[in-house]
Amino acid sequence: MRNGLRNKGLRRYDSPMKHRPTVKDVAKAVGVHASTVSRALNPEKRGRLSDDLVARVLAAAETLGYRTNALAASLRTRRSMAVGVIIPDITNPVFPPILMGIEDALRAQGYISVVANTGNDSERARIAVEQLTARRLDGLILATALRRDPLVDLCLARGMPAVFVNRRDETRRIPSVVSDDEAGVQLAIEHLVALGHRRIAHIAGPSITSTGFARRRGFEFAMAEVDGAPRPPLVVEARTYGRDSGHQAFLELLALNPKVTAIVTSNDLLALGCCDAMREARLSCPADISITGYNDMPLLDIVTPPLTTVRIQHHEMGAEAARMLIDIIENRERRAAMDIVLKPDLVVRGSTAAPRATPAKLQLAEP
Amino acid sequence: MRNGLRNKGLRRYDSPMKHRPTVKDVAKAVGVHASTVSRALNPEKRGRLSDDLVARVLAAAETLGYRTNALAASLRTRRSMAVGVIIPDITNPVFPPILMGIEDALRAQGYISVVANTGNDSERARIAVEQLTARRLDGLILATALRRDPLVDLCLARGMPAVFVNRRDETRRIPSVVSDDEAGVQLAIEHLVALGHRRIAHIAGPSITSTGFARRRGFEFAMAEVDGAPRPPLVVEARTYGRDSGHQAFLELLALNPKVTAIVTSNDLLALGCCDAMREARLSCPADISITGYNDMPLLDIVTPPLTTVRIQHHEMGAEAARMLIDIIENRERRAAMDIVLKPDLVVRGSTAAPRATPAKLQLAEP
DNA sequence: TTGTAAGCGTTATCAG
DNA sequence: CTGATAACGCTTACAA
Repeated sequence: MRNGLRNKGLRRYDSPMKHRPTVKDVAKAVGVHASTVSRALNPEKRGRLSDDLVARVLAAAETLGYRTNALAASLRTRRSMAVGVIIPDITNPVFPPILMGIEDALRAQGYISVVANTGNDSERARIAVEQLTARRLDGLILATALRRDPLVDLCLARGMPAVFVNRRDETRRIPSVVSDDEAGVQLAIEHLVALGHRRIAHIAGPSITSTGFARRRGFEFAMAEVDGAPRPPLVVEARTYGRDSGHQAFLELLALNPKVTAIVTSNDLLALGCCDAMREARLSCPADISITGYNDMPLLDIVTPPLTTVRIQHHEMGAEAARMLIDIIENRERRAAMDIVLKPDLVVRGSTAAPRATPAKLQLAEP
Repeated sequence: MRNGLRNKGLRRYDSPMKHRPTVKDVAKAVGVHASTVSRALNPEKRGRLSDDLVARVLAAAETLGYRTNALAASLRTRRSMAVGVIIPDITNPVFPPILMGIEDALRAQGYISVVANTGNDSERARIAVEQLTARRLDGLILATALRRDPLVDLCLARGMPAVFVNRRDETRRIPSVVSDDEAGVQLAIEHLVALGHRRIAHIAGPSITSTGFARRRGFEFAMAEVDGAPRPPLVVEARTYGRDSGHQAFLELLALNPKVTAIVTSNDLLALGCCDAMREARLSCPADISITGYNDMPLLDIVTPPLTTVRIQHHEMGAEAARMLIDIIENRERRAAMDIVLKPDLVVRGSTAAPRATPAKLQLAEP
């Protein structure tokens, strides 16, 4: 992809494309030089021009329908006032609110965002970084979730300002804004323990993702403090963050230890997958097994059962990341912390309850 | 917003920004002229160069880490190989799959997308069009849902190629890719009629949106054919497409006519809002009233009750729109139709059933 | 206060 | 086949 712009060769689009007026046109109309027009149009340096001239330029620009060509301006100033956002999968309901937060914060400072989906494909992620770099964006916000990511080296090599959102770079070379995953899992565990659960298991997200890894670590860490908890801690890792994977992981977990009374999952979809599996096995949630999710995605309040989950501050996370990136781009004194960690909340709904006095028979129904 | 690029003035970012190698650098390294490098890098016109030279240029570019500056190339060629996508609310689960379809189709042809959220704010939509135009994107895909939209005039005035997705311009000046909303509503009605329903009502989306309007028209049209249906047709318009609005509209509808046995809604969230209201009123869905949604958003299979809904081809819709736009941009012979209409499907789940023999008492529970 | 001239990096055009 | 030149539209030292 050295030459994305000409991949498909040059296409004719010399159709009725109107001549867009340029500074020169405006200059001619007013009878001044183009550079004067440029100055008059720039609020920052309008000051040194006569008010009358400025007014005339503005008027002429208006009537001609002049719009500045951002391409040319960026080429000259080396600033595009645009930042790229790299997202694994916009279809995953975690990301839209983060994106909104990013956009809101960017807009407040006059920036726009260019988002690229990578479909969880690291090659596409690489291409996205290359493309956005080629377009000379001012910085990048990375929401991809890998724990070790070659994108870090790429950004560093290209001298591209970057910030992680919803994940942390393990090599700590790029600042990040994350939610406290250890704390979130701990909230879920405390809740379950208070209800009387001890045989609590974890269905972890893929360990290559930073969230999957952190939440699992949080689980193991917190469970070490729980008296009467299984040793070693019961953990099954799901292949992906999808509902199917949750379903499958649930079956594996039950095969491993049929006596669990509660499951803390790494993600709402995994939790819903567990519920699917329980329905098939004619088990009841929460009567037989309590389940917690993670993220508090939309509609969890009306699924059956309504899912107890950990809510994270998606919008705020995105907004903070954007502000941090702009600080870096504009060389403002960087905030004290290289990383911002937001606090999660527990949302208690119907999928958690006290365990049965007598453990249920946890046998799968005949197929 | 005449000068988006300098809104906040010029910022210093002359920090350790590496010198990015240019064609000149490569040219110097190889000992040829910059224009030769440009040609060697362009697969289209590489042909006329000696293989040896091309190889040397490629090698030099590689070792220097040359990346073409897309800004400069776009300025010169007047083609950015990027198209803008304007979306009302990325948080609405209808849009991510459409966006995926768009991105997939664009990528297949070497284009990238720049998406802008407008938050259902027409002023922000206008600004978005201006900004994307300023950046000289090659075209626009509009997913905003208004029936009469000043954006149309704006695009036309700016000579910006544009296509609508999921909506149609009433003035028919811009091509569109939509799902057949009349047919979709008809599917829902046929299903309900087959179950034995006659007193079928409609909760319409906002009539300023093209989808809300079309589905309502479809409802009125199809109900006119149903013997024993209420005359005039029972319709309540929701303020927005949100769950709250569905809740509220349900109450209005019941006040209007307490004997309805089925409700066709214009959108899944409206349907879920109806379910919320029914739960509060201790009414049972589908026993007391059957409900259908529209769009088949994720998780509808596990909400209570699982929602019968109309599925539309989101991904395909986006992909078609992107292909159509590229056809226009590249002046290919335009497809025969200015509009593409995709067929929806009915997905039958648990929220629809035969009406009770005796109509339920549809009184709201005491507050 | 305004004009001049140069340059951002690329590519089209015209020579040779 | 390759080189020189100019131009895309804008901004900004530097001059006046």
